[in-house]
Amino acid sequence: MSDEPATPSARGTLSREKVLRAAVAMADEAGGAVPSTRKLAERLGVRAMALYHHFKNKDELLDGMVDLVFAEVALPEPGEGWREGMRRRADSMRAALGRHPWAVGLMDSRVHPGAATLRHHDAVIGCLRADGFTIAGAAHAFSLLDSYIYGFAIQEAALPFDSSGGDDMEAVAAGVMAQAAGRFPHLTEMAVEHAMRPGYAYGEEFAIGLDLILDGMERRRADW
Amino acid sequence: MSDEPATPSARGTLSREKVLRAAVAMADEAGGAVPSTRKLAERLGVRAMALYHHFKNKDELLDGMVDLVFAEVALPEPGEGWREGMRRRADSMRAALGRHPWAVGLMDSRVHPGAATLRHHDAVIGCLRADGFTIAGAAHAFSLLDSYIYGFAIQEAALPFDSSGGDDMEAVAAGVMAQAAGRFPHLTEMAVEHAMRPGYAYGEEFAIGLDLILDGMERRRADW
DNA sequence: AGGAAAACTGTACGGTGTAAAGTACAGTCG
DNA sequence: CGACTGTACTTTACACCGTACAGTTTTCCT
Repeated sequence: MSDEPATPSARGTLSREKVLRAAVAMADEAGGAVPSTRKLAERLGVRAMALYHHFKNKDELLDGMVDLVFAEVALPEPGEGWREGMRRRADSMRAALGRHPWAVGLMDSRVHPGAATLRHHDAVIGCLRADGFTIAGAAHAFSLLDSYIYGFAIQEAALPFDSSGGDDMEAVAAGVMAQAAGRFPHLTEMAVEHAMRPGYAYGEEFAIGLDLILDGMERRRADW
Repeated sequence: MSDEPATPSARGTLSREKVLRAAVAMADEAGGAVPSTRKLAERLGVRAMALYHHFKNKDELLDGMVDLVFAEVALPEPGEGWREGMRRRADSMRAALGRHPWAVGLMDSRVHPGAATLRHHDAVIGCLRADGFTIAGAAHAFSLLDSYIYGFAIQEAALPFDSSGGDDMEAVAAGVMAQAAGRFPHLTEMAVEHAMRPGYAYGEEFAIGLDLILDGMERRRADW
């Protein structure tokens, strides 16, 4: 049972890329959690320690996984104006983080950006510079946009209910509201008269905030 | 050795609050990591399982720790205008996340906001509403500001060097730049001609982005 | 005084990442 | 061709993790 890797040699079954793809697939399936080395190895028909021939340690594997997510993000296209470019990559980045929610929790501990990550950053900065942003201005814009995108992903992940809309409010949220009812009037008001209304989906806030930021960038482009 | 809790009874040595304070202190000391139940218990002169009389599981303890961080954040004051209120709480929140960097990585998995967190949210929304923001407008503003604050904290945590300024670029960053040199010209340009310059500190980007956001909010306040 | 509830301890289980050493195959060189 | 070497995998083992479950006290309420 499950001793698939008891075959004398599983040589050649592994490679950095194969491992990373399997790890990402498993993390996606599990929802928010990265697989353990043993589970990942089992899926690959191999023993856990085999992974360590391709990755120095688990952290390096996580770096690779995050880089794979960055590789999915649509970069601004050459001819494209900065505003459309920024919007497109922002939407694309958010979508990628939506497909791979486990990446959000990893971002704050990834100190070693991979090749796709660097290429992504380079393309974003290049797009801004090509449209007249100064170096400092591009740095401001980049910091602001990325902060917003990652932060929004965090908030979406931390919502006690699904952000895609619908009235499927969980028991969790119900409990929160129960204790909040009398003591936090503004929060309660916003919840019952706005957020819990049928048509509301938190996800739509993303575009609204993004527009404000892009407008502000447009206005400051010259001074920055 | 370390059998402090071998005393027949350690009754009364624990309480929710004492445990949480110790846990926060240990996490702060460790830098970016939450203590294990055993280590935390040892510090409190108690065995690990004693913690489970005050917290259902570790997740609940983490919820409490994050709530303690929110409790440190300065709320907008009653008489204060929305702009100063928002700026003050943003700066204060960023400072709190700087003091407790482990909280950043926890935020995306905290689905159960505590009392301090709810009070914080309520105060922020209240401040906006008091200055004429509609419910929807306050929701937009809240989402945007919080996303920016959390996202900025993520980015600061993920920097391969200290964001407080100074030329203490690490070997990590050096390695990154080495491979980036030829392939990512815009990134390289920004790094060598801007970010690595003596006077630059990434942390200062926070205020710049925040100003842009507050300006945009001001402009939209009526329409939202 | 007695019994229940509360707050702690002991032990154990199944999981984690990974160090260290062993084994088998592939390729190169004399 | 055969030995040598390096590579890719396995085995075993360790320390640590969260926590279920079953005591053991101590305290408090009748």
